[in-house]
Amino acid sequence: MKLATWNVNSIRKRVAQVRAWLAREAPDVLLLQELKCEARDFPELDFAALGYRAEIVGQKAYNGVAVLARIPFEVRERELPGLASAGGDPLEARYLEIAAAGMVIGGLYAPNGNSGGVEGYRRKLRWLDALIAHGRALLAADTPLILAGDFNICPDDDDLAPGALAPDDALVRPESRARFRSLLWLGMTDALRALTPEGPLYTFWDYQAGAFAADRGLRIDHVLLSPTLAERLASANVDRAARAAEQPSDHAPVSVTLT
DNA sequence: ATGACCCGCGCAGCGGGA
Repeated sequence: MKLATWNVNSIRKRVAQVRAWLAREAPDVLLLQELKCEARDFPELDFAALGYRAEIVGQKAYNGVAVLARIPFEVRERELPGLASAGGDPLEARYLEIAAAGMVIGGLYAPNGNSGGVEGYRRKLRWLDALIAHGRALLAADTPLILAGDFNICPDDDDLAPGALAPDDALVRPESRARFRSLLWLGMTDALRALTPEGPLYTFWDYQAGAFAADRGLRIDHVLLSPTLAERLASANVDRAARAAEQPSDHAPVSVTLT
């Protein structure tokens, strides 16, 4: 079982790259973020030709998440449960949850939290709180669970190049990092860190100022595994080659394989 | 060489990204 997550920064701009990556890597499931289009504009047929069925939660210009899978699956949720009652905005296309291969897989795009001032940051934290509550409920029922996507959190200092972000950036603020730790304390395993416990590990490099060439990156795309799935973890990789391609997304794909 | 990102939207330049 191979699962990957990729923030593509506009799916319509990235069809060729995603197609090439699917052909080369052949994941069973690929979670996509930042589609930046409505579902009807998602280039579904380009991926169907490679054997992938798509489910899309889209919105005009911003956000947007999708699943591409070549194994059977069914959709469980098209928005983050509990978010509306927690004061969040469920109209933002940020969560899509499926059941596949005996697992529940939540593909997510958490709010960045740097725009919209104090309220924008609060919205980010509320969104993450709803994710934690949802994860807690699933784990309480012993559901084999993967939560993966763009969390917009650098969990630790090894997860960003020195000086890549201001100390008060929403991606590294203590409240954001505490939310990530809460997910781990539920019993989830950070797949990349489980296999590379220390040292720099990045999944995003800014387009500006030669950040990729200088390896000034951030690790904000994560794959979290519930206990029984963590025991099956065989590999976890960041595909930097995809970031080095022509007209790349600013994020690289992250993939894991489970035995 | 005195500036150096990339999206969508929509046709200028702005908001958002991270």
